[in-house]
Amino acid sequence: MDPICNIKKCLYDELQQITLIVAGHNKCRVQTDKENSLKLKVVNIAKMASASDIVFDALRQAIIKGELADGEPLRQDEIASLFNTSRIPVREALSRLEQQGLVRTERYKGAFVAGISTDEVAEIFNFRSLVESTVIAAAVMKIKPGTLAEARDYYEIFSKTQDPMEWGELNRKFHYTLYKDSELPFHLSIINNTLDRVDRYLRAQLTMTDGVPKANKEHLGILQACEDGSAERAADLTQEHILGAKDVLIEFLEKHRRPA
Amino acid sequence: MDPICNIKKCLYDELQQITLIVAGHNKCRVQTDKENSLKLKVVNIAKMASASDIVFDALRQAIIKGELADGEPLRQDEIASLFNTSRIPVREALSRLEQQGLVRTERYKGAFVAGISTDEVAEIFNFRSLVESTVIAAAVMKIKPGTLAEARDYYEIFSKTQDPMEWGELNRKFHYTLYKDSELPFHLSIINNTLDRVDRYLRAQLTMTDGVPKANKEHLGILQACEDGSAERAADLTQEHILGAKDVLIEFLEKHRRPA
DNA sequence: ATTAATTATATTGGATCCAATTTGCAATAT
DNA sequence: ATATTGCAAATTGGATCCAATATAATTAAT
Repeated sequence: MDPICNIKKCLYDELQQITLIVAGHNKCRVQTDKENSLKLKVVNIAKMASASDIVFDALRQAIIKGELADGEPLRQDEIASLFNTSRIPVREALSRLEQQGLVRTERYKGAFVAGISTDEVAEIFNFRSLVESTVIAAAVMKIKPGTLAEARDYYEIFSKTQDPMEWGELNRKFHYTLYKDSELPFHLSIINNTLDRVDRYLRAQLTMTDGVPKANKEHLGILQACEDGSAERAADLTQEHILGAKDVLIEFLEKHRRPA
Repeated sequence: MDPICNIKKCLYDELQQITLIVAGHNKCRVQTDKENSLKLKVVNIAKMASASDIVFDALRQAIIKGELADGEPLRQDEIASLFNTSRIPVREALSRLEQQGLVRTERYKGAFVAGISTDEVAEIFNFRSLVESTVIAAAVMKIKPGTLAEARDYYEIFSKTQDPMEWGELNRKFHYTLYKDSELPFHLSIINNTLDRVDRYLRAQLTMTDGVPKANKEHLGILQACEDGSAERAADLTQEHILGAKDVLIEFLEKHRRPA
């Protein structure tokens, strides 16, 4: 139980650099120093996820992947027993999800998966086209060598993969790869939160109407613009890509969705 | 205790429309119907704030007004006794604030007011100029008659008021008034969250360097563009206004702030 | 005297318990 | 039959308690 004893034991086992978990919580990197004495150095501490973090991530994933239907109630007891915790971490997770807009709660009634109207979907896509085109333009200027290769990899996999469940994930990774060199962390986090709100509809539309070939073609255009170092073209194509996706998605939703 | 008894009692007291609180919670509007019989109608139900909502709002206000300094620890016990609650609602409020980026938490160490670097401030202002200019352009097209008068009121008060504490509030209200007719709720909520992150720095700069005359002049320009129905000019001026404010603020921060 | 080890205290994370509220259902009255 | 009332189950909001961890203070060791 004592963390120091734990470390000593590990150090006697392996006298080089090791990674261990102290008392089951903080992850520490431990090294012997140059004289090989048993001094320890905490090189890197990674925050271990709390129960509420785990619940939050799991629910978030389930919602954005569309595994939980819009409006579905999220019972605290149910979720708590699912994760073998009490309701306290569940409630914290739910209140965070509400803050992000993925969940809607009513006092004494509980939390529900927050569906969004077609109008809101349209608005969000307009927002995306505005922000993402700006970000990709900024990214192209300082794009790193490995990034283009990485993006091309995602592009290739995206065009080849048959599993519809992976399309959403790959699509997102492709775009994010091209955005991340912009070094605009605030913009990136906004983009991520925004995508969370519409990802499940996008996934549904991609799989049910086979929007992959079109998306794929447009991805190639964006990728080539980045490879050419043309920020303006990358921005324009990104804008078109998103606004085009909006139209397809709206049409899809109006057909497949009973008005809420 | 019984809500029905409560309502009956109120109805015998006053036979016209009344507002009452049932069992201390939901607020209901109650009316007699046309025959003046004692039937009740729940006209409007307003969700009563939970303890966690109250704590959330109060902490949020304290942070964005700058009453709590960056990095200041937010002790659960302290806050709980301040609001006469247990730590549970406090923790929910803190996790929501963290999700919004106003608070940073470290496991087993607690929550702290999340300060942001000068780079982040700059990035956020660039983001604001992008989004807010777009929104004001959309708003100008469908601006309602009362809105212009309302905005002009805020402009007048802003130019006259002497209390530095009110400047931040009035500045925000002025802009929000001009944005709200855009009917873009998603954009508006993003703008609000974004402003929350930088509002306290803006307030500090406004009061300490007397940036009011400049802001005021620019507000007038924006207002006139809206009155003229010129979406493009309103957007351009908004962009200039925000980017100009960014430069002043950055300079201010670099002078008055020890590097974190 | 300085460094390491130990203890004590403060603080957070989580579990369990209780109170307030909603909701569905049965019973009653009109 | 229909509307109203009363009651019970389900569910959430919050309080209190305990465990895990971090930090400060103290003691021991060299």
